[in-house]
Amino acid sequence: MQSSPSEPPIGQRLQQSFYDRPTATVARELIGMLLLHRLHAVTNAAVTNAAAIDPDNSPWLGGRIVETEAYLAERDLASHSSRGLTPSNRSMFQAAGTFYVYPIHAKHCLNAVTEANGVGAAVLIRAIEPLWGLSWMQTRRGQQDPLKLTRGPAMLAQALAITRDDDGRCLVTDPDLGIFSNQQTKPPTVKRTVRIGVSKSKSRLLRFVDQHSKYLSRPFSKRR
DNA sequence: GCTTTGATGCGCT
DNA sequence: GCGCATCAAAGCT
Repeated sequence: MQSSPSEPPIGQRLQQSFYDRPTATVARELIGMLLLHRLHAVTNAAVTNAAAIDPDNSPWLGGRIVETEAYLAERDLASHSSRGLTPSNRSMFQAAGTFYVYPIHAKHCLNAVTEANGVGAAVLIRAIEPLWGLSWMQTRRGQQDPLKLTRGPAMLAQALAITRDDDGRCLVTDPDLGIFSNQQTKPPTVKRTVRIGVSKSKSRLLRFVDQHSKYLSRPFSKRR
């Protein structure tokens, strides 16, 4: 039943050429796309109750991206790449379409690497509208309210069962992880604001939101 | 080795 | 709206 996601209609998987463009452009265009992760009963250690999963019925978890932030390669002190390549941020310097997962405040954040190999830029996915695997995500989050399931980067990582072990996977080729175009919904109204929780380069308008989504980590406001 | 910081979220007021 | 638990990384010493 759930071995392949069915709603809303999934379009094409985003290819490397989508990610290999200016980071703010990628961040803006990711709004409305579909992020999906398939749990594996045997291989995914993040599943707390692996025995309960039918291997022939691996659930897809995910939904529609409603909030992103761009972290640039140059003149962006909030970006992890601003201090150069280190062992912990190496994924951010890999090819466009690489999945960069890093720990912060004892939690995790999910990014899609952008631009050319070695540059060091990425888009943080901050929130989605949960659509697939709702009951799995509710269990993982210990939270029934769909509005509080994936509303923020750390909540999203917990709901989708993504950990640092998933750092470095490829969003373009991994059969169980990717971002897909959304063929059905009308294009969202995208607004830009300042990024959340950053203390450096804080005035730059590099956060992108679907203005009318109920699933944002913070509502859009006209104040910058 | 030690200290500070941080792309957070929750609970309480 | 504010305080704070929590911990990995980085930068000192």
